[in-house]
Amino acid sequence: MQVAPAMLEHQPESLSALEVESIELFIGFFKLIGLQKSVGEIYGLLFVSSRALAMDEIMTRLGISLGAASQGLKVLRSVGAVKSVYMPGDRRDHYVADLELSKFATAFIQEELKPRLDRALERIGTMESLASGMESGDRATAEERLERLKHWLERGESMLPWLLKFLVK
Amino acid sequence: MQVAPAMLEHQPESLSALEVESIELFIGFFKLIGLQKSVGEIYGLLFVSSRALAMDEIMTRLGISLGAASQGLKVLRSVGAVKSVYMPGDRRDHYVADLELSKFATAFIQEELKPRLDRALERIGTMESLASGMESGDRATAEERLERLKHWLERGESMLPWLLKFLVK
DNA sequence: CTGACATTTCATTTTTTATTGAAGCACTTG
DNA sequence: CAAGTGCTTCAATAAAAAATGAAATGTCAG
Repeated sequence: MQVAPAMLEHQPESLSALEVESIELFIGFFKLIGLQKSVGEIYGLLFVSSRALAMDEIMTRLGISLGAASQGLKVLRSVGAVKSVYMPGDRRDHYVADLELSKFATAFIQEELKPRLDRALERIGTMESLASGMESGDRATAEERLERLKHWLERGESMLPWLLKFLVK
Repeated sequence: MQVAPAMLEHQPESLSALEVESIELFIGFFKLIGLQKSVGEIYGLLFVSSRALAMDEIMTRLGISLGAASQGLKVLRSVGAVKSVYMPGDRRDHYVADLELSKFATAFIQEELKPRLDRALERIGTMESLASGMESGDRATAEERLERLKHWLERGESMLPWLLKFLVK
């Protein structure tokens, strides 16, 4: 009895228990900072790999598509989570995980959190103008609340540099 | 020429510019901590409202469904972002925004971040066992990386109490 | 107890987001 | 320079998440 070829096509080697754990760990971790499943999968696989892997190996081991692998690696490169290493005699790029975990957190804070806080503070400016044209009862309520929100956001913003320093150190 | 009744059915009153800004602000903010759009909408509306609103008012003003309003308020109550106030002579519950903004951050840290870190540290334990049964080259690589990851996660975990204190104060 | 109203729940539908894979580009090599 | 290989892009598709609204449940007033 033969195994149907289709069953082997995309997963000729299955993943080890260690790899599965690593992948699941990073899927969860990355989802938290807004990165998709396939990105976590790729990093998880590379994290426990003792050698650099080419894109097509990543694709085949994980059973994901060419596009997902390419885009996932693009994202990982862009946040510095992965780097490519030169392999003599092989035209393919080979990737290794960058172990500086703090990079993800840093990228998240600088590219997600900070811009959002800035945008929110901008909006509060707009809202303060809008509130100033309201009738006195509603105006007082709005102004008090906006003031509060502003203080809190500014406090959050002031914490970011400290947080970054803590994470990077 | 008549305006089709269907067009008015769900938005008899439109939102003020202030309300729109507030709603957009909180949609963005809440999405960051994993809460859906309708939850942000409701909180945004309540945040700039000078009086308590009943669920059907929220529904109508925002043009969202009964189910979304009910579930959104449930989420907001569960994180303490909203509380209901008693309105004499009205059977409906009326809601006001809780202005203690730190509550959301606290809920997020304690209900999302902390459990995830704990789960990740558990997984590392599993992975360490798995690695110990590998051949020496791969084992050394895996063990070094796991150690690193563990340190980083423990460091993150150790920061949480400080972060909570900072946010709540 | 009954009817009316308020709210919750949840199967269905809609919307949003992620994935796929084929087309095309860029490089390399013979 | 032609054929092959590796990679990227993106329109189409699939999967996941959120919203809808009707039915079930709960609650109150008379």
